[in-house]
Amino acid sequence: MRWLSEEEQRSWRAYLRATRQLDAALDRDLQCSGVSLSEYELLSMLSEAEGGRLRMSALADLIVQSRSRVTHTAARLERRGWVRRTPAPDDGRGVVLELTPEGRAAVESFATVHVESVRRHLVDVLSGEQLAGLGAALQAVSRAYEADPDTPDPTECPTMEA
Amino acid sequence: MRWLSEEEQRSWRAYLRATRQLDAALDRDLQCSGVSLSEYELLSMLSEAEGGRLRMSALADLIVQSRSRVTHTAARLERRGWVRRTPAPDDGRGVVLELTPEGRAAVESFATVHVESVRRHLVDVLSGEQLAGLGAALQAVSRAYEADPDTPDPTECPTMEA
DNA sequence: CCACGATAGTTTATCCTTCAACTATGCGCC
DNA sequence: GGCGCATAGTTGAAGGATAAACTATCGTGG
Repeated sequence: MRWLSEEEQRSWRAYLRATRQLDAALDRDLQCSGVSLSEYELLSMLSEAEGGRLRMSALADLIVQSRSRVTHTAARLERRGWVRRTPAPDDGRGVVLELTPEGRAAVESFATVHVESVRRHLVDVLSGEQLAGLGAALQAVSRAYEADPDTPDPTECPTMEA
Repeated sequence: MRWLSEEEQRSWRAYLRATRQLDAALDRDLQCSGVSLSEYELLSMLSEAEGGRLRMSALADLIVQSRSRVTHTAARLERRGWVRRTPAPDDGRGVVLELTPEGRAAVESFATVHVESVRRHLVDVLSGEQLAGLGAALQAVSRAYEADPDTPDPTECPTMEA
């Protein structure tokens, strides 16, 4: 089996450590606003969409969460009056989630705090080049992930009792 | 307020998307082994430590998790017989967590699968330079995080009702 | 030597996520 | 046109994470 080289190992460790720290920091900074990062992501995607409306599954794909999780999160946000569930006009199964005016006001207020946080913990910490490089590399990672037939064999687990 | 430039925005989005995807992929690949990524990280750190032993808090810092979370995770792993809790010799409050032989065997078996997964989703997707660049950037992010007095004022929330 | 605050870890309740099962609609097809 | 399978989304139960309160030990200063 191919192990990782010293340098690969270092990079991989840095990835794990930094992403954990960054996610924690961003979450913590948003907590004052009373939303988690993943709730914020949902609201944020909605706010950028045409008319503040998106199909549940489009949303799920955008924020890389399971359908189920989006359903639950949306329910929570709906209870707070930030979001509304309406049937999809063209597909009887579909649901489009819509940002309410209160929801829009909320996201906009969070955005200030959040962007500040992203700057402080990520953007302003790196040079322009470094940040761009990071972005490019991570886009490549995304592309690979999306190209992949994912788990090579779907529900199968390679049965690794050696 | 300083918003993000087009390019900063792109990088930031790439970060969010790729890290979500990558974490999901790594977790899913490990799932066949019956451990989550965070459980694996814990075991893995133990396995690399002197004598397979670490203080709870050292462990928590290494894997960037709350003390509480480490306690819970360790309890779960202890139930499976992979880990053992022993009192710290030098500090009456302390607990050192120790990898059992079964635990070591387990981690080693997981490692194969896991490294393969890291390669497939991250390492082999990038050029050597790109990976090294990514690592360097993320190390900078870590350093910034660690240098920071973190939340500028501890329990205070900036009271953002404008 | 003891009172104080800090540190180490655990606990409990609550919330969030996950997973599997389920409903319902759409789509292709013979 | 109805059978079968895929897709869209929801539900409920079970397990993991978070936060706050709690116990116990340590270290320092008076």
